Amino acid sequence: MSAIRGARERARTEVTAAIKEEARRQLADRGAGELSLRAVARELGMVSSALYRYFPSRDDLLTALIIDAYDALGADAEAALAATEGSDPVSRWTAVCRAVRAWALGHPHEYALIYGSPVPGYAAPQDTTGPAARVGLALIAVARDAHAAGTLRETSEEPPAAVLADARSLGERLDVRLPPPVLGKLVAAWAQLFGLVNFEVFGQFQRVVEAREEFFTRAVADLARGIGLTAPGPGPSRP
Amino acid sequence: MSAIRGARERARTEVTAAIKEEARRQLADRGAGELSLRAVARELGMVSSALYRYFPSRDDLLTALIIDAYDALGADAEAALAATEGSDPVSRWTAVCRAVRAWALGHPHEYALIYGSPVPGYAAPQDTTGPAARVGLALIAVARDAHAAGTLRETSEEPPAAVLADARSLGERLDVRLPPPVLGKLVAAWAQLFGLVNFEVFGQFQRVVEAREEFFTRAVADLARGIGLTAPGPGPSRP
DNA sequence: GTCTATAGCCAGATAGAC
DNA sequence: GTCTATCTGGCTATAGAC
Repeated sequence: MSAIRGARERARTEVTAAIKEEARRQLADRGAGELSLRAVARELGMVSSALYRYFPSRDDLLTALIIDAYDALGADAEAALAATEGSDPVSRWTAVCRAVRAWALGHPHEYALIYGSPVPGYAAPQDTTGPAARVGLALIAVARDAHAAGTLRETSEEPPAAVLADARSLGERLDVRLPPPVLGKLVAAWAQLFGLVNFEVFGQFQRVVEAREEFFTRAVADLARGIGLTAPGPGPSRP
Repeated sequence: MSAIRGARERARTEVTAAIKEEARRQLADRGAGELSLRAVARELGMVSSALYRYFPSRDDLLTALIIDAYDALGADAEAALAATEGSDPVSRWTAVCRAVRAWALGHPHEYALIYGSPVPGYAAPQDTTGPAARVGLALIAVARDAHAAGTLRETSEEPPAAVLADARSLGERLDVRLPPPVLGKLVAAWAQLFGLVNFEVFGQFQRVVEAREEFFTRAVADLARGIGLTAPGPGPSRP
């Protein structure tokens, strides 16, 4: 009997995966707002009502796709972080950023789902916040490790008090021991990273930037230096 | 007869404006992908087929909205530029950026239309590129004026050759005389600015950044300094 | 879990009268 | 320019048989 249940559960997860896969495929053609259960069912050779056994509504399917996207992106970012353990902070930062960019370019529609315009009429449930934080946490980890290793240059200028307070509270909430001014800069760099990725994925760089990989790598390395991460190599950044 | 034609044309532009206005209102509820001519007509007390006298298709209406949005945002950015003529470059840069942010926060759905995910199945026609460039040109103007006034600090590090080539070609195309390394940094800062605005408008800063205005102002001032713009005031940024 | 059938909607676009 | 009417398609979601 447990063997039967095992088989049933296996079948269920397989169909669930197939539905999500087809739905992801359709994101490309239609966009998140027009994601249609019927169309997914049609393509899968099922009838639309059968899908409701797997996802109680269209929004639930959308939520599953969003969580999957955040998790896939987060996993790649974390892999880049782990793969560069021991390297200098700027290289690690750049590696994480490049992983984000690579995933975004490889999955533009899923990327749009999580970092593009919010889907109208769809409110993200609480379940998405955990996966959504993974990239940010990977970036923070770079700075945290650098701080622990003493390769983090402290910034001379203090941010405004309100910004400092936000950074302090964020640091406490995440239990990360970093100077609040650094954490503040990190949050800004996090948003700016996605500005670069957005513009490339969404086509704003057309006829403006052609050497996109080099451009991006350079830009995020500058971001890293702005935070206070330091790189060894041919001469310090401030002679 | 010319009076009649004048009246007719006036009526036509008035109806056209009413259609666009209602369409903008609906962007908020439905999103760009779901913008519906029928719904617009219904709300205006017209019948759907009547709209086709004003916009030959749904996509044409969308194009008009996109151009209007780029123009409205661009006009605000240019106004900020003009209002700060003579001020120091960092203040001017910050003013233009703040104008962008203010417009985006005031018109989130129109903002999403132009800087969010591309509308699926919609290809932006060539007409949008001119208006789309206005914000970027305003930012460039800040640096150009600073360069002319000698308040632009040249960067010490050269970008990679390919990035330099892009910057050079962009500078020629826009006929702007700025050191290519600066222009390269400017393009990156342009994208990064919209990363900050995106995260705020699209809700990514929820539970992360509360003092948003101070945070933003600080971040874009840092961007300006990264480009080489200098501000007078209490101590230089590099003592 | 899957099926048929159905309810109750919505859309873009066109034809032709007035 | 606006109307009615129509074509041709789409959709979410549920009920109830098997």
